[in-house]
Amino acid sequence: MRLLSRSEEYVLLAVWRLKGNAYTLSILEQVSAVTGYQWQIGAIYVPLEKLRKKGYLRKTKGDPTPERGGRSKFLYELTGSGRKALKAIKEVQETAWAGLSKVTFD
Amino acid sequence: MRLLSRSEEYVLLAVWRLKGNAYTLSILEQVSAVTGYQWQIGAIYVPLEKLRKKGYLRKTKGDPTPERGGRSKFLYELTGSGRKALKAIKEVQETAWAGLSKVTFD
DNA sequence: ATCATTTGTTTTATAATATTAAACAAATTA
DNA sequence: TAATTTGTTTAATATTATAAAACAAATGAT
Repeated sequence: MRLLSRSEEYVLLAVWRLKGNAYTLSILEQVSAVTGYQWQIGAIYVPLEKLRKKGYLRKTKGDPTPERGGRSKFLYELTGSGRKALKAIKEVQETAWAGLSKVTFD
Repeated sequence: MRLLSRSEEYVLLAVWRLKGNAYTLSILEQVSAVTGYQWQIGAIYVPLEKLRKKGYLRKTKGDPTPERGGRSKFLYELTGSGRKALKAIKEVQETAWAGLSKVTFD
């Protein structure tokens, strides 16, 4: 048995949030924003491709955008099993933290 | 910058939950229960010692219990910075998942 | 007493992930 | 067509995760 690794979780979650506009760089920004520190591009791309190989993500070629350097992107979207995996890790996470409210730490 | 790894998070959390009775085997059981699958002892002990070296946990020798084989245990408890680290990862986790209710996945 | 069993800790080897940095590629503007 | 920008991919290294086994101390039975 194996849970999603932490980077897989955050990448998958970012793809989910970015619905329709999830590509390597937008995911990089999303994950960096959420975690509060700057990730490197390989720290996104590597788990991204791993998730694709596992069948949790689908990769499609998008159109180029008409802006300086704006080349065509590879967009990622969750598959059904990707959604299931996210759901599963969310449940484990909630179980792990259940009952430990903010107050507990004071 | 570096977040807690997932095993560090679960181990730290288990120590917190087990207040006063956190030792390698009880943590093993707690983490296995929470995640829903059986962890191996090394998967607990290794991060446990890592957390101690980082100053997130304090390790003390406990008393033997009067039961078959019940030798004296090494008990772990969170330090102040251990609590801070847990709090920090909890906040990142909540930010990452904020707004994605159960409904979102259906 | 001593041997098997139980509870518990520690080490080690290997596989998988994380992290950093750089290379590669396509489009845009000057 | 050269410099710049956006974007993808690879590669090298460090850190974590995982499994299995070794080590140690206490108990209970003989």
